[in-house]
Amino acid sequence: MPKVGMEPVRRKALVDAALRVIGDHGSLAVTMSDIARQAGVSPALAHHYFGSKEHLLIETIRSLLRQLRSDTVAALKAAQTPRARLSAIIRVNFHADQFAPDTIAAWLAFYAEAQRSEETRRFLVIYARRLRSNLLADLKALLPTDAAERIAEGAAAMIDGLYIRQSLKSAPIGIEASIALTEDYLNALLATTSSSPEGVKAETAAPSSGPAGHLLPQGRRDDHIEPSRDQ
Amino acid sequence: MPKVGMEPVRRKALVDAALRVIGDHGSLAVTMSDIARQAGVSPALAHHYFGSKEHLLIETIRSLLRQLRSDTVAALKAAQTPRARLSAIIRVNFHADQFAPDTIAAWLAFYAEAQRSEETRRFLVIYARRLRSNLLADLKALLPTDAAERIAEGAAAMIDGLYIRQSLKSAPIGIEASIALTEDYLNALLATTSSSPEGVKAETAAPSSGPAGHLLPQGRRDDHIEPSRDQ
DNA sequence: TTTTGTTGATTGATCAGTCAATCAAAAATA
DNA sequence: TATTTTTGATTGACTGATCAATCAACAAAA
Repeated sequence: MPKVGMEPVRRKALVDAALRVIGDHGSLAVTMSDIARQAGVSPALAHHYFGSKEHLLIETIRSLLRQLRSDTVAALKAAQTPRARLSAIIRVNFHADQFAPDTIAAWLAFYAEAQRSEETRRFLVIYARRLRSNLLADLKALLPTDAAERIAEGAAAMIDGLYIRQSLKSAPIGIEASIALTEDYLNALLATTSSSPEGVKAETAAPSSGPAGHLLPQGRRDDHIEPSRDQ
Repeated sequence: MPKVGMEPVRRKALVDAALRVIGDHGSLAVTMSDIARQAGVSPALAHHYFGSKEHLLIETIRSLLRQLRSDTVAALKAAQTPRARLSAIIRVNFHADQFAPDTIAAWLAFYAEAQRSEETRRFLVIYARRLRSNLLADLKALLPTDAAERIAEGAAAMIDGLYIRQSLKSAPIGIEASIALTEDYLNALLATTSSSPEGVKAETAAPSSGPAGHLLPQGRRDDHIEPSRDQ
């Protein structure tokens, strides 16, 4: 069996195994032995190729992000109008692969890990920015910038929230319902916002401090997905 | 120093210490020694009172939930109209205590833990249901049931999403901005939904499968907060 | 003297990471 | 072509550290 050129094969097998084991176990507290066993190799080999458990985990989250990114690129290519692109972005994030229990569990585990690992956090920040930025780009074609920023933030939050709620399997919101909820949000805010450009009038009971635009961060480095940027 | 009646004091000190250490460390992978040290006692004492690490952790999440619940009860008591109650619910969830970095980190850690621990999951499901149910009760006073259900689900998701995004400290959305975003969502959907009771018309590019109402779970046990129910 | 609170010391298990050794393919040499 | 050498792939066995959990013992109140 020992042939030359095994390295890329093993690396991929180990990363895939890690994702699987993490998703299955629902936590990053899995052993190198578990991962190696799942990949059908010895624990020592995993260390040989990745140096440490942390490195293997980092590679695993990179692969998760890479997958999401390439799905997004593909989906955006197919859509023509800004509105259609918004729908495409939403749909990709709830695509079956992303919504698989294992994948959700893995994302969640990485979110938790981000509290400790600076590097993990960096990757998730890239994801969060990218999602917001992609939404923003198309919203700007439909709305004034400040409204677009607000709605991009809201839609991104709703997507993440539906995702995390799904992880509990408490509110069995399915893929289609999640998509529909997010679409409804967009539709409603596009409607009310374009009809009264000042933002939604807050005849609210609570002091809503008006449109939230001015509270949002500005001039943040744009991480828009028009191809070619880090993996 | 050894006096009688220490038990409740020590229990509270240990639970508080656990929350603190978990939030600080950003993970449940903290040692009993860490917790005990933070509480100023020996690790053996923590075992003495809680039997196991798992029990201590369960008590910790219970305390988190109890706190949120009592805040909610208080906030609801003050609000009069349904619309004001909705704002109160939103505000409580983004109350300063909840939004403290430590607390956010702790919640996130428990979400991850819920993938493995059935008991932890149960508690978080209670939280998720309660949030949705509280929103729903007041929305029903303003909208048809199916629309109310949809919007309750959406608002709950947005709250959770803003929360998790906050955990990354990437999109520095503050408390006020988070509240404003959620209020905007409610305002927009209340506006569009009451004007066209069929739900938001989906002249969407993507097949939004119409209003999501029928996809949402029905007849789920209501966990409404009108006082007296489990802790 | 019984009860309650408290701890130091210890145990047993689990793991990440290391290392020396093995094996087989490929490359170099005769 | 036959051989030796080098190199990459792979593992079993081991180490050192960490930790949850236990227990026997002691101290102060009742």
